[in-house]
Amino acid sequence: MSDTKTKLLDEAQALVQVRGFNAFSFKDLAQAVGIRTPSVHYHFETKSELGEALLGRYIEELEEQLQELDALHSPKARLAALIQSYRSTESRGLACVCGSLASDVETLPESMQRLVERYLERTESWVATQLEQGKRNGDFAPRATSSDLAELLVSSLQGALFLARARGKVGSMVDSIERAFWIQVGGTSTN
Amino acid sequence: MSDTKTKLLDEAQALVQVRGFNAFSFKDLAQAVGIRTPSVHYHFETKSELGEALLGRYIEELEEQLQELDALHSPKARLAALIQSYRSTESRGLACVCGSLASDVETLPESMQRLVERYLERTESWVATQLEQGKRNGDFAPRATSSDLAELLVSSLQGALFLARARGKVGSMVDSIERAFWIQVGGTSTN
DNA sequence: GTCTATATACCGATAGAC
DNA sequence: GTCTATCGGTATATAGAC
Repeated sequence: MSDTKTKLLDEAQALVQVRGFNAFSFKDLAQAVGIRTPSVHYHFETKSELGEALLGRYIEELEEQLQELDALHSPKARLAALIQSYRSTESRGLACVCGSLASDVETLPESMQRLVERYLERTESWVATQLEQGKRNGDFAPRATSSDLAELLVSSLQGALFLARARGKVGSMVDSIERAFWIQVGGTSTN
Repeated sequence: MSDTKTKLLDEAQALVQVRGFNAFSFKDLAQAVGIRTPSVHYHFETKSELGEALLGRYIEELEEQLQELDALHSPKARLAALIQSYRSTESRGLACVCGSLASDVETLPESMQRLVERYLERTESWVATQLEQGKRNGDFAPRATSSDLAELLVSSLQGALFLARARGKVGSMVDSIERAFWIQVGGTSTN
């Protein structure tokens, strides 16, 4: 992939995470990269195509991240590392790409909707898997189902990322959620 | 307030809850109400003014709702009723107005940003108050702080509303969150 | 690959008739 | 209060020179 194309995806991603898909233009993007507006169309014919490429890469990165996390030694360590990545996003004042796109979902082309859904499903099912493993090996002693807990964690993390910005509380909301979550999970995880 | 003005606010609110503030136009709004685009400007000079009026009314409705909930007999009943209102929003395939606006917050006029923040603060502090009352009177036996739990509940409800639409799971996410939440709260609330 | 110039459509907003 | 007509600006996208 050409250098310019990569820079366009990087800048487009940042714009999505700050302003949302409908609130940035090819002009914004071109200025950020240092080229003229029509030159963007050489790399991505339409805005939909740009969005699809952006999501394709974002999902690839998720898969790579989950593969790295799977190498950690315990379900608790794996979940903690995932939460840490949301904390990092929060501290930079950004939303998750797919959280941001989820709020605009009705206005997105169907191809992008499918990718957003895939990302969210993948994340939540991975979380549920970790919870199940922790329950089986005795690390966790949750009273709620793994499915309910996974939904609670993912919803609250996604919600926290944009509520934090709207409330000027960037840097503390993921902390609150993580504290409450470990208590909820129970077992030795609480140590 | 004139009938047309009320209808404009109603339709604008629905559009915000489905598409977001930046993704609907005065043309969309005028068509929904059955007037021409420039006639909207007679009622609201600018789109910002429309947004402020919308939020003003939405906050008023929140205050009325919380006043009604405060009349219920227990913290648990009050929180359950609040959660029920989010379930109702979810079932209609809508996001919370302020959840939707929170995701576009960087693009909103500052006057609107302040109102969104006020709404979210008010909701969360009300939730925290209920949790504190329940803890004091023995209904709840939470292991997390009321502040952390309030943040978890509000973030997860707001997150769930738009994740539900993006994932085609409208009608079950608030249920999951509520089940996990009552367990987390502990005490007799779990009965 | 990037440019200038342009097409077409839509945006929020205004003027002025009725 | 609502209309038609229109302004200036911006959106995505295309054509064609370099």
